[in-house]
Amino acid sequence: MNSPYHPDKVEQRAQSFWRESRSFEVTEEPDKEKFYCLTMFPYPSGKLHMGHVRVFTISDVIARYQRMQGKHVLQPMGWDAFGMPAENAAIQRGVPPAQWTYRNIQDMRVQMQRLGYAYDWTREIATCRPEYYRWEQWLFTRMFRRGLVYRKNSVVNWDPVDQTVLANEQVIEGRGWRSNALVERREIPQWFMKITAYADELLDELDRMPGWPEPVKTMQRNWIGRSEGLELEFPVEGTDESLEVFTTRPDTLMGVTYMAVAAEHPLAVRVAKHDPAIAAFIDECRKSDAAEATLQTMEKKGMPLGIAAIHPLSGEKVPLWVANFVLMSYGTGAVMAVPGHDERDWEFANKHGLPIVQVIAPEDGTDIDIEAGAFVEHGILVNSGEYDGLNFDAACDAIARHFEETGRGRRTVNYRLRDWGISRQRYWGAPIPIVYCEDCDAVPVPDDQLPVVLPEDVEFTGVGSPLKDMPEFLETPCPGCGRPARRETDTFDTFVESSWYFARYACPDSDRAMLDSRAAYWMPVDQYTGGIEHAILHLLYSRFFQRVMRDEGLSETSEPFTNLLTQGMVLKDGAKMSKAKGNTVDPQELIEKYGADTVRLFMIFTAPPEQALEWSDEGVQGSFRFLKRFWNSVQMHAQSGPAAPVDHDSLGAAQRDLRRKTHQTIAKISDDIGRRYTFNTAVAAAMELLNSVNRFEDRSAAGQSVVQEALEAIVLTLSPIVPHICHALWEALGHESALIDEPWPKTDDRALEQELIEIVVQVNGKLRGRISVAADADDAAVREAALGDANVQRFVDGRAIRKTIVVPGRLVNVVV
RNA sequence: GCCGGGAUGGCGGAACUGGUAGACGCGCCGGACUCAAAAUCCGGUUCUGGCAACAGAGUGAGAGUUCGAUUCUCUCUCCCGGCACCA
Repeated sequence: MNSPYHPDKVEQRAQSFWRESRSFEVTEEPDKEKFYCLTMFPYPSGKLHMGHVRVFTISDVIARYQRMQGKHVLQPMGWDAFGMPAENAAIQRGVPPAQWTYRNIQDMRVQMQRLGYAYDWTREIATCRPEYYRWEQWLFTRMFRRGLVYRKNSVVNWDPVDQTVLANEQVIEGRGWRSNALVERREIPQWFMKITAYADELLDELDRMPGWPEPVKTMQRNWIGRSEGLELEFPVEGTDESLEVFTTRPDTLMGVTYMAVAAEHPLAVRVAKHDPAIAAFIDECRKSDAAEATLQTMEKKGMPLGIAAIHPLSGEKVPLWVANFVLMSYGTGAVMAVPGHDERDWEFANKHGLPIVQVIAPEDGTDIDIEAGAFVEHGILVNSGEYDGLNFDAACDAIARHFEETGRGRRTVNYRLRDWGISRQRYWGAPIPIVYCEDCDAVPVPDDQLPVVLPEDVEFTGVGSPLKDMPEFLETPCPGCGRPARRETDTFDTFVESSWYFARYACPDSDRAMLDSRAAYWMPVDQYTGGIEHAILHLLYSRFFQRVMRDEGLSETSEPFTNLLTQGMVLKDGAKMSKAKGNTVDPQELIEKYGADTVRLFMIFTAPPEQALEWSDEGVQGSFRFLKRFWNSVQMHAQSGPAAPVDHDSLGAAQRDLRRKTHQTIAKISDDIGRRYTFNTAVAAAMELLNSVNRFEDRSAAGQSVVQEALEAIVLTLSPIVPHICHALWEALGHESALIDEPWPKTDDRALEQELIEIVVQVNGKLRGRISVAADADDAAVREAALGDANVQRFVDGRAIRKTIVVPGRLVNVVV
């Protein structure tokens, strides 16, 4: 009697089995080869979305595959639980952020469990719990001692109406999202972590990370942006001050015709005091948000400051401008402008009638018209006095030597990478463990007073941090001198929590240390999977934190993630699925209708993991149909009772063909999952094999044996992707032991042997025929067979054969 | 603006190392089953011409390298991601 496919029953049974046998709970076993498989943990937004389902499924496939390879697999799950959405929910619905967050975690955990992921739930982490953030507060105080954190002024988006700091996301076309007021840039004191101290190491190590995708490494290299150049001083006319600038093109120095400083630069601020026009311009420059994309796409504006710098080589006066495209936070807040050889400088000079001078000529001696556009390539120096005739390297060297000798400049290395500002003027985050004392200044909270616990029972209005109105939080004796002092009310950037959680999964219950010896067993993460949108920030911060933990003696690992898989977005109608865009599809409905396996299969089959996946409702039904067909085929086969093991030597031709297909499929799926990470083609191969089985009508005992072998291969190889149905079908195929502990199937070389192969014949690169030849035929025999083909002869037709290319086992190309 | 990625039938995708373009699936068309429909099963399906055999065209656009290019090089267009306070 065939039972129809009921996914909910099948899935509940499999999940109860895994739960009762604690299949996915692991402890350290030093004699076993470990495999740490990790997914970027989710923000508990309320419900799972398709992006979650995709990344979790991809990771689960890898975890289950590695388990079948005999590895001791850890796959944990947790919650990146601090962040803005909880505050927004609090404002909109009056629920305290903590309550909202914990409820979301509960809901999402239930949804995840319904999807059957192989997680060790005993290691679950939520970053908003004091037991967790206690240790990042602790690490922060260590970094404070080592000089790796410091305080300085830096720019935020200021909403002048709501009197609050806005995230870049909360600025819509230059206006506050709620007040609609024009956003201003404002400088406030904030805490920074010295990621630049690790810039060289973070950069150099990228060359030794073969398990990371090349594009991600390139993006990180460019983000760090190491550049060698010259730092030099331009004296300011009529003062004893000088303006420091950095350039990667010292060879163009004689082409400097003006200089520009940022609106926040002290020199500009000073001029503004007695020049209302400049003051107005600076005010104007501040009316913008702080995002780099905004600043770089803004119309380039500037005003002359009416003072000049002295060119350090020529002694000539160079006018000083204040400009909106120079950033105070990057470099020295001042730049030298060479309009002849820099496109941005050229456009600005052209617009404001500033002189454009050619000082570099093309090496091949061609003439260029510097008035028509900047010449930005390297070349030979001209109009540069004693440096004329030198090439790029020689000129840079000679000019650098001149500055080093005069002491007015030095060769230096500059980074695009800036230190990490970790202060947030928000409530729902981990408190920065600092106490401000009038006498002792900023004092880190001592170990025995950690954690600084964030009060969870608050009324959150959205106007400022509620911590500022809580004397019981604010007021505390100074840890240094004991006199009354006040706590820092800013909280950590939520990227801080996500920069070390991967190590904490190894020892989530450790209350004596941030990490213990268990971390040494599990770290580094063998396979990390997450969105490509995290290619720079999260991954770079994590690499930085891992090194800080290493240097603190907590770990011997430098690189946290050995292999990285960046999965593409889930798109609908060409746009990323997101709540903000309102184009989400709820996974829950689909799971209820078709089951977890169908949703998992669809996610895996529809696109390769790294590519964007375009959502389609119809595709889900196709996945469901396949599972039904799979189910029915196994049930039908199992009806006729147990099949004997295959006896290869006694098989007929058709039986051998199916058996060959089985073993080709095992080989292909092993390669697709284990090496190529193209899980979609693995599914396609399994579908092909099932199609072959369904067309195979041989009911003899030997036929049944071959079918049994084929169906077992499909069950085993698809089990990482659709584990529930495979759990049930393995039983149906007559096995008493559970599928979850089965090893990955092996190919039988004898089954793969083939006597005749098909060769494609081309004439002048165009397909003209197919021939069947012996698998071991030599080139001459293949060539002869190719020329004997009737259609090939028609196209050769007596013309002279210029050459014949034979690609063994593939094709013959006859060139006439 | 800068950095990274992408573009292949009506649709999602496949073609792994330069060697049969379109595997597998969706959709559509035709057929079987059915009183009928759904479900299921079988067959067809890049476009153009042809009853067919077959021929011509074809992988965002344009050029180049090669016996041979979806694959390599150059130029361009459009789309996606990131740009340091969304996570």
